[in-house]
Amino acid sequence: MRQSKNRIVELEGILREGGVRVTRQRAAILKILAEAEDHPDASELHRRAKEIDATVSLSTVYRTLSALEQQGVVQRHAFENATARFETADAPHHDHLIDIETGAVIEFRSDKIEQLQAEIAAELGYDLVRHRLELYCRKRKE
Amino acid sequence: MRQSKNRIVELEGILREGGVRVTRQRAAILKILAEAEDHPDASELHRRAKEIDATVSLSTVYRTLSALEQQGVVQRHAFENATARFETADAPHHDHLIDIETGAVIEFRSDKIEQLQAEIAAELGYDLVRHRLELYCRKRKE
DNA sequence: AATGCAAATGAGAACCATTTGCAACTAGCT
DNA sequence: AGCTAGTTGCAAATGGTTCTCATTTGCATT
Ligand SMILES: [Mn+2]
Ligand SMILES: [Mn+2]
Ligand SMILES: [Zn+2]
Ligand SMILES: [Zn+2]
Repeated sequence: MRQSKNRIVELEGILREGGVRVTRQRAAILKILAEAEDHPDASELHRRAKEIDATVSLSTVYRTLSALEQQGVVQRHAFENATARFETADAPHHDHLIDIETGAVIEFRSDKIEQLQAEIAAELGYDLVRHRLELYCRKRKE
Repeated sequence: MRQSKNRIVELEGILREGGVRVTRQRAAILKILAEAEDHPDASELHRRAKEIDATVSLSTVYRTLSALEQQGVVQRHAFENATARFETADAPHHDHLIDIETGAVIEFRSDKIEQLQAEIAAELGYDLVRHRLELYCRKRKE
């Protein structure tokens, strides 16, 4: 996928601009993140990154994820009693539906809900900075 | 407050029916929970419960909270990077706005949002079982 | 190409909220 | 009062994540 390759180069640029060095390990982690279509946790990212560069340690995965999160390149999710999961922050904002039977994570977006949230915050005298919306569901029967 | 007293007796009844013994320690924790107007965490509940019964241990606070949660009497919240917070589940459903500067927790309810969530789940082929909606906000300036 | 140095790394220890094992206790029933 | 399964306090374990530190490495500069 040359799309993904460009994206990786772009991400590396963002890091360099932020004064963050692009090491072998970070390159591996970035590639894995850019290619991921799911919401892997740290140890799954570690497992995948090791296939590219066997020296990547779990510590570095965590450290890199934190760095990327601060750069705004990666987003961290803490779903109900589960380890933290990550995804690149390039897609437009969306929220998540979690299948409580399979653990599958489905993305969705509702402009109406987004707007309502801002309105509610405003009514209470607040500015909405960020929010967390997760739907825990069961697949409809029949 | 005799209201609160009745509520406590009621809660104890629910427990007994569920085959859960109402011990000295649990009575203390229940009373604290029933009186709480905020969203305390386990160690804060422990601190308060000890004023009623100094023998209450933190383990028992945790064990009791888990039991109460399973009985549906207590609700657990895991707000952004913070310890778990608890509240009795007697009030009608509501969601929370968290002041990211002070940590204050404000309750709100929007029937529109509640309905939209169910609709979104349905569109995706799911039944909404429960959800989590948290607004992280900053007090409006001026 | 060699140098210098701050940033980054791997390994393992530390952290810390929460859970658990166990021996001593006790609520609730006869 | 006595029985017994549920409950307790304590201490130790757990497990995801962060931190420490000696060593390595990226990269700007000669
Ligand atoms: Mn997503
Ligand atoms: Mn509440
Ligand atoms: Zn959203
Ligand atoms: Zn709600």
